[in-house]
Amino acid sequence: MYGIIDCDNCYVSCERVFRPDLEGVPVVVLSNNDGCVVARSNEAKAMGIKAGTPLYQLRQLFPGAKMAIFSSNYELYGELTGRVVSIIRAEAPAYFRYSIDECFVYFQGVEGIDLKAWGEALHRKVKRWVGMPVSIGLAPSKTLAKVASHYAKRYPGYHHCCLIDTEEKRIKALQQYPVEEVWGVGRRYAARLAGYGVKTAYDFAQLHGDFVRTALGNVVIYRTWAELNGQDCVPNEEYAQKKSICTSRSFASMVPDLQGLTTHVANFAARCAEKLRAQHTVAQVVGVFIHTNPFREDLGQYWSFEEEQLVTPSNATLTIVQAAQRALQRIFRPGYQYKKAGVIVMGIQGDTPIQHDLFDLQPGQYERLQRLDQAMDRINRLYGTETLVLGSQQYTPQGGEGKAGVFADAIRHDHRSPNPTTRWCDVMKLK
DNA sequence: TCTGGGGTCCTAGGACCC
DNA sequence: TCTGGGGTCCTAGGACCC
Repeated sequence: MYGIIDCDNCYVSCERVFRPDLEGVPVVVLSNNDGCVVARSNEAKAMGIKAGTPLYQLRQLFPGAKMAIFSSNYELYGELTGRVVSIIRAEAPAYFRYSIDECFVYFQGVEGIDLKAWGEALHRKVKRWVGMPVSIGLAPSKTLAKVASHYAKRYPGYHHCCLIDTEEKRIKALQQYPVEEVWGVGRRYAARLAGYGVKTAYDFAQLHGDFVRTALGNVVIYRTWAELNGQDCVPNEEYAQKKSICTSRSFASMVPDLQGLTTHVANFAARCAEKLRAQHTVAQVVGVFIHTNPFREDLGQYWSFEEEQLVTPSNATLTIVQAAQRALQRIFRPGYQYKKAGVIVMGIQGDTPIQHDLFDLQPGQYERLQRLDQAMDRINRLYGTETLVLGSQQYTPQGGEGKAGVFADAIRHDHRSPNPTTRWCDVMKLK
């Protein structure tokens, strides 16, 4: 049996942990740069606010509406969801984290657990210890567990935990479940399935397996079909190590000059290096992309990507930043208004041992950079992200003190909440 | 004026090897 | 006239997820 535990309206629930006055009030959380709605409370959903609505449209569509609006605050969300995972780790025989707000658990070879009671108890503990509401779906496959979790969220009678453990419950659950909501069935497949008269998850599960395999022509969708029929097919991903890492942002205002872009790219590259070190890996390739604002059809458009191979794979901030800046110089074209840039690191491998290049001209350099990064990571962990950065990450001051970092003012976050769990100074900001 | 930021996997086709 | 059988690697495009 599998369980999926996911945080209800995750980002909204994180914001409410330190703002209990917002219980029962419509709350939305915005994407980076305060672009569009990415999370909604149940009250906001009931008002008809759609996911993905741009902020300026939200204000046009719901003028004067009473609602709380937050910029996204991933530092806070990462911390609180990490606490949820630490409880799951203690309560489940085996688990793996699937996303920021979801965790799978499994009970292979475990006998005699009352799963329904287990799930209900987990909900209570997480709510009490972290303040986060979670829902638990339990079933013989991960896809069915996802279906169960949907019912756990919607019907209070389930006490936040729904268990599908009989054929009768499976059929009943699938018959009331639209096929496009099934995990693994996106818009494209849903449209094709509709052409065959398939409306519910049950209709889909009732198709012949050979037909799914040949007419839809893909082993992935076939696996989803088999999972709905109770077979366990989707592999567990216990030790997932990212194969590529990307840090990119849109800017509050457009950036025309190489100097401005260079600072942004330095910050994105530095974040990529940090993420590489956090998962104990190095990268062989550093890529950079820049583009103009596609919504501004009145302006000239330009998009480009360039990558650079490192002589020796690395996770050193200085090395990754310098490679990214060289790549940027090759693609930068003057005369455009740039709206977004990003850094991608690829060719990722474990950091022990590293295969050094035979003709590396600076032997010993790697170890020195490693010690530098270890010291910087430690300081930033103790005193807050981006307390200490490279000079190239510092934005040029304009009549004031220059700021640095991915979270500097160049990226809009007008409604950001404090970080009382990771920054001492923010404890004072609590209401 | 204002429109996000991450990821994964599969398949087909081309180029190449013996 | 008749022209095999077995691979690998890379890339682009398409689909999905949160």
